Amino acid sequence: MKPINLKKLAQELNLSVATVSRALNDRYDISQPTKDRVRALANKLNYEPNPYASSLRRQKSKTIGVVIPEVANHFFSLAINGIEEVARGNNYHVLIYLTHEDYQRELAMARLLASGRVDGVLLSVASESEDFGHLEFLRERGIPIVFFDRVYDEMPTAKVTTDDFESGYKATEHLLEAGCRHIAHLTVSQNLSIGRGRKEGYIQALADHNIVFDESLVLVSAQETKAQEIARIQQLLATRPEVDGIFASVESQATNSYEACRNLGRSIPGDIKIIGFSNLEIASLLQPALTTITQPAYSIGKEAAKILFQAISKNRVISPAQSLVLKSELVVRASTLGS
Amino acid sequence: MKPINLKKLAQELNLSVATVSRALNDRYDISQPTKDRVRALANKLNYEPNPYASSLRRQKSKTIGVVIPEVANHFFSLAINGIEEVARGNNYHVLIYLTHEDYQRELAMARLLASGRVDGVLLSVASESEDFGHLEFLRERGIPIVFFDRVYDEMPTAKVTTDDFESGYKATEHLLEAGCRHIAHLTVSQNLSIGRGRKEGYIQALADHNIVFDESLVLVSAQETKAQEIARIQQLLATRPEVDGIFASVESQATNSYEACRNLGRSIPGDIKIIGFSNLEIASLLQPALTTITQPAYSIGKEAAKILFQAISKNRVISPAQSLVLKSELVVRASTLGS
DNA sequence: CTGAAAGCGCTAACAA
DNA sequence: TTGTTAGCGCTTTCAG
Repeated sequence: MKPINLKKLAQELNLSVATVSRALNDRYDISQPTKDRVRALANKLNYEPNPYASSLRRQKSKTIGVVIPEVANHFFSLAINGIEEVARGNNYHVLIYLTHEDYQRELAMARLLASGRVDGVLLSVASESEDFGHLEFLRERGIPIVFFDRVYDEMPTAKVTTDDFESGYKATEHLLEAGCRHIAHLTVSQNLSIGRGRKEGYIQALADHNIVFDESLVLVSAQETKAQEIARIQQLLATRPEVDGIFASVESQATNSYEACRNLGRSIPGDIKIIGFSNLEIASLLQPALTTITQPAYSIGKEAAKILFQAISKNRVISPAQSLVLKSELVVRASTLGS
Repeated sequence: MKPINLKKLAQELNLSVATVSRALNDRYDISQPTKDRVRALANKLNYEPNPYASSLRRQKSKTIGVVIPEVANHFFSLAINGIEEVARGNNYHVLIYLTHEDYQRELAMARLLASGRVDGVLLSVASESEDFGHLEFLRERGIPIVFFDRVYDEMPTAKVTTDDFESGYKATEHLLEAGCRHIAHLTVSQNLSIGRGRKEGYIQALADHNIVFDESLVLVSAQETKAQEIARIQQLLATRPEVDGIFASVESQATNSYEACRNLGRSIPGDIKIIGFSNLEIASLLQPALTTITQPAYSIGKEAAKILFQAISKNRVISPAQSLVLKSELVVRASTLGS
């Protein structure tokens, strides 16, 4: 019932606490017989060292924090998978924090993490965040940060992202080649690097195909309910009947577009072609199968974590030069079938 | 750069460390002016208390552990959402551990959690687990556990589940009423309560409709790759051409069945009707729309966490009587359209 | 090779 | 109302 500690082991073995500690940590200056004796008893009694005592003493928490907007989302849950994998490999623990895209929460979490609770942070910024003082603060406190996917560009640390501009370009070009001439762009907050990058790719592709960019065809997600988001898409489609293509910058907007089209009786890909950033495993089972730009979410999490652990273990500051840009993949399916 | 601690605050204010600590904890025996002075400086210097020192002293970690099979799964990510919500409301932190359905990992994690790292655990057991000594061990160490969805029945603690038997019954009955006579049941390890419960519901429904239960129509998932799972389903369908309905006990098996049917050229719901346990938001966008049994995943997480925090805050042992059985919902869509 | 002692940062008795 | 002291469980000098 009561947790067992070094003192108890030491008493039982007629050794000092220090020796027991060293034996369990496999220090060179302890004799093999003693180590064996200590380990045997520790095993027998199922001794588990108190992590907080150890953290306090060593000034190392063996824990990282992961701050993400949400978890009920394929991209982030795959990323967590990658992160957890690396963390476990390093005998680290993972604290998870969800901002729900709320700047205030992100700020509060950053403060909490500045206390020594974690040895490092992996973060994907909330769409509401415009000020980043809280993240600077974390850094000033000596907590290494690696950003993934949604980054705060100005901070001189590593960022693991995907080729947003190129992907936005490719997606748009794909629609153009499929015959679209009036492409709506559903995007996220332009505070976010991913939102900006993808949109710029979209604009550039239009320009390269001599299509005038029309700002009124850009719909920025407003963090509303699903029903509201769908309603906004329907409104856009209703007022702009010439729209023949939709480029959705995030997964939910692609599926919301499906619903909007269905509600309006527009056929996909006949009337409107749709492409979306998505990590949905079952994109191919949709009606019709959804053409996607798929990000290597698992790898993003994994690589970001690797960079962080390198910094933690070597006790070195992270350089922006360690940043990684992974490639997203265009997977063509029925929703953009050429006319 | 260097973390600031109570000592530094105390020096700066010409107070004792104890007084500063009490002021920050808003103790009644500190004068208002002192409290104000202390808080002002703490704010100015962005003081954050060292959580591990505090944990060590108070023997409370303000942290819970969540152990689940995987996160890239709608059910679990929604549950985490609910858990995180409640944890944040209680000013608690959430450590996350993924077993990947591996018993060895679950065992290792249980050991780690027995060290005082967490004040309580929320757990959904791995399908491989047959022995539960590691969980008993946790409990013996005084760590309260609440199970959710996949429970270890024998342990006298609270469990938050859904009405698996009834849902399995309803799902099967729905297929029978749609005209199916040869219903395959794709399920998970029968070590799992959810696997057993749903299957028993299936068997009972068959019996009540005078259909002989045929064990060879039951396919137990073997934790393989997606391609392998699909292949196994195809094999079943090929060798048993009379199968006209599939009841999938977990989400992945439903979508895998779609792929299997597509590969074999079987039409849904014409040749084969499919119903599946699923928390897919976009079940209605599938081709054809998937009839589902949908579990209240978010609520499950939330309620399980609530029970845990009640126990933690009142320092009371959790009683099995606090268990909750939530209702799943049958949502009829095109994949089971009557013939 | 092992032990004694100090101390990580905080909180809680006990004094004053 | 505040200070002094001890100690949570562990690691790490420093001695021997």
